[in-house]
Order: sequence, then structure tokens, then C-alpha cells
Amino acid sequence: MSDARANSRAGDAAPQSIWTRPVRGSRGPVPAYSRDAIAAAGIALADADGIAAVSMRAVATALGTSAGSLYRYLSSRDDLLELMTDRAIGELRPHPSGGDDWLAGILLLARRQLALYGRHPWLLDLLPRTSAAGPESLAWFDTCLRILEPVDCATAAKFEAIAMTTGVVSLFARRRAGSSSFALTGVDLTAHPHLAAALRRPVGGPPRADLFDRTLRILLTGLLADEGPDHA
Amino acid sequence: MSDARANSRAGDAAPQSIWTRPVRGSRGPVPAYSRDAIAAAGIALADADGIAAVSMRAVATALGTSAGSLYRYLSSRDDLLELMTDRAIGELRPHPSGGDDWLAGILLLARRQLALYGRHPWLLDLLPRTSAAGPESLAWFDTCLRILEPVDCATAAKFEAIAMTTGVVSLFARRRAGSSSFALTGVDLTAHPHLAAALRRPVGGPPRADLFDRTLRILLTGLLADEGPDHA
DNA sequence: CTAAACTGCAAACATCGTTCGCGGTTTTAT
DNA sequence: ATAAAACCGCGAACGATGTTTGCAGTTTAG
Repeated sequence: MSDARANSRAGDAAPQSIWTRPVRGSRGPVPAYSRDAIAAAGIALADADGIAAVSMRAVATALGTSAGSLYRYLSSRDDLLELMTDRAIGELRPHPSGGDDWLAGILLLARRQLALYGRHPWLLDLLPRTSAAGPESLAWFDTCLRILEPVDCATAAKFEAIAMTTGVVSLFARRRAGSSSFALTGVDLTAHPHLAAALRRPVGGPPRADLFDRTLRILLTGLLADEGPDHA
Repeated sequence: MSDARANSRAGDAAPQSIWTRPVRGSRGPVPAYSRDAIAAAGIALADADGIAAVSMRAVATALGTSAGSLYRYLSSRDDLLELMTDRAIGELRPHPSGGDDWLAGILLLARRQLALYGRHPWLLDLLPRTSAAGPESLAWFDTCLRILEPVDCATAAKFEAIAMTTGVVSLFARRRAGSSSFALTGVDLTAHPHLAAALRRPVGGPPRADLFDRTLRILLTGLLADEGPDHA
């Protein structure tokens, strides 16, 4: 009987997202900074020194204002991160039109996404945490669906395929960004015979330059092409 | 000519990892807490309230000591997170022995890993950040290699297959843990016709209960079985 | 036995995200 | 036109965080 801040109250509370929040009020002076400029400042800091360098004070200083002032535009630091995420995804424009070969189209999208991760490695940390998809994310998703339009399968399967594709892209991006290698110094290898044997063996040539395309091709044909038009 | 703290100095500096750091010195009193107890306290906090609840003070209070005292065991909070990660991976023991069917063996490992992610969702944030693999991670990797032993392909291909498998497992775990759905309230769907059409359509039955096995089977057979014994 | 090395602890430091109150500015309502 | 309301920028402050430091007590090496 207490706790009146539950949902479905008279003053319908918005979901507290940046995208539902009005860009500016209709009463006061015009804001000095745009959302895009704020996001760009955060992205510049993240590109230079990692996501940990993106503090409210650092972004505010880069913009020429103070930390408290940023809360006129954002309700939290997470809002800033979502702004940065969506602006980075906006760099994927212009979206390819895609021809009749849907697999080639998705592969092109995947390569663009991989390049984006290369330019902004911090996206690997932010993308899985986005609570509400921003406008650029929605547009990108719409493009994915458009390219998959000739595929005749259930809608849920397309969603799964898109999610799995972006996931696999992030896996490749992470391996490229991170050190990816083990730090085996001072490890007792006698207790791990198979690992020791694998390391004793020569690595075996370059690591298959086309592994990215190969993996996605395998995955997508297996997930989409093998299916009949079941379920609507 | 300043900055004498470069590498390769006379007092050979260890790589500053938890696993190379000695558990205890040989001079003072016996430490009051074990590494395992510290990791367990952190895991309990992370299981209960997420990784953000794992602060030095919180872990210290749970153990009955103070924050500063923890730095007798760890050199940073990241060390604590690596301790937690490796202890959680230790929950995968006992490792299955694996029969002659390597695909079934890897699938069993993958299911165990997925269940582990379900028990400890914070592992999704920590595992991709581990800088040096701990002993339990190494043992697990050795088991993966043992199960892949009958596969006749390059060592690098096995490494890639293992990495991709654990990656795909994390993707499924993330979809299970996160809300995964879009927050489409208040979005202008007219600008995204394909997304609007996909949402208008019925979802199309349950989301394929065997998608996990199917995906991994497709991926592993495509990555390993199709290859000849090239490269050593 | 002495000195070195180690432990636990409390206090302090710098930084972080966030809140609050102020004066000034723009719009709405009367 | 005038007053009230809503908004902006700003600086100071609050609580919490990771980490460092100095001190007293304890154990081992030489």
C-alpha cells in the first residue's frame, strides 16, 4: 500500500530513455550544445584513450563546459554512452542497397560493421549494453531486414540470423582488438599435455585470411537457406 | 634518460599478473584469507547484485576485513575479477572425458558453458577482458583440445574453432540474460518499412528450441570437418 | 637476537557520477 | 506589458569508488 511510484500512474512516466526525452524544452534559452556534439566529444575521447576516459568531466571539458551542465542534456552517463553508440552506428551510412544476392548483401554489411569496430573498439563494450535501440540502430536493422527480404523463412529466423551475424562480427572484432593470446609465462605445461602438444606443433601457416567470410557463410546458409517456409 | 622503470631491468619484473604473484610471502604471519575465499566472496556479491556490486569495500566487508587489507592479496580490482573468473570456470569440473564423437563432446562442453553463464551472468562481462588465462581456464582449454584430438586439421583451425564456439555460447547466453528486445515505444515506424512489416507479421511459433545445437553443429562441421589435413 | 619481510588496519587522497541552489534567459499566460 | 513558469549554465557539494600510505604487531631468515 506504500510505494506509489509503481507503473501506470496518472502522469504517464516515459521509459526514461534518451530517445523519448525531448531534445530541448520550449521555455528557456536555446541549449549551447547539440546532442551530436556531445556524442562526438565522447567518441573522440573513447577513440583516443578508451571508454574509461569518457567521464562526465572530461566530456564537459572537451566541450568547454562543466560536468553538472551535461545533466541538462543527459540524465546519466549511460545516456551519454547510448548517444555515442548510436552516433557511431550512424557512421555505417550510407547503407548499401543490396542486390538479388542476399548472402553477399549480408556479408557486405558484416564487413562494414567489422570495420566500424576497428575504428571504435569501445563499441564492443557498449553495444551489448544498449537498453533501447537508437534511431541509427533501427535504421541499420531495417536495412538488414530489407536485404533479407528475398529469403523465404519465418520472421523469427531472420531476427536470429541478424543477431547471430552481428554477434559473430563482434567476436572477430574482439579477437582483432584484444591481445587475444595467452600469457603462458610460468605456466606448468606438464599438467596440460594437449595444450603443450599443440604449442609444440608449428602454428601452421597464416590463420586463413578468409575465415570471416567463411564463418558467416556457413552460419547464414545453415540458419536461413536450409529452412522451408514454415511458420507463416 | 629519466624514466628508469622500463622493461628488461636487472630485477626482472614479473608480468604483474595474479598468477605469477606469490600467494604469500615467506616471512610474515599466515594470511587470514585465502584467494579462494576472496574469489568466493566476490562471486557471491556478483551473483546477487551484479558486477557493479563487487567493490573492494563490499568484498572486504563480506570477508570481515577492510578494503585496504585486500591489497595484501591483490594489486588491483582487476586482479579480483580475474580471480573470480577463474574460480567460476573451475565450476566446470569435472571435465567430461569425451568419447570418439568429437562433435558430441564439444557440444557437451558448450552446454556446460552455457549453463555456467546462466549461473553467473557477470561472466559475460569479465571473460572477454581476462588478460592472462588462469589455471582453470588453461585446464578447460586443454580439455577442449583433448576432445578435438581425433580431428585431423591444423592446430590453428582448432584454436579458431574453440574460440568461435565459446564466442557463440556467449552470444546465446547474452540473449538469454539480457532483455534482448527492442524498446520500440514511440518510434516512428513509417521510416522503417521492413521493420514495421516484420513486426506486423506474427512471430511464427516458438524460437526453435534446438537453435543452440543447430548453430554450433553447423559452425563446427563447417570449420573443422570440411578441411583437409593441410598445414602440418 | 636482530633485522628484514610480511600482515592487518585505519585514515587519507584523488577521482568519479550525480545533485542542488543560484542568477540569468526565454516563453507562456493573464 | 507584466508576472509566473520553465529552462539554461554554472560552481560547489555529497557520497561512493579504487588505491596509497604510515603504523603497530608478527613471523621468519641469517
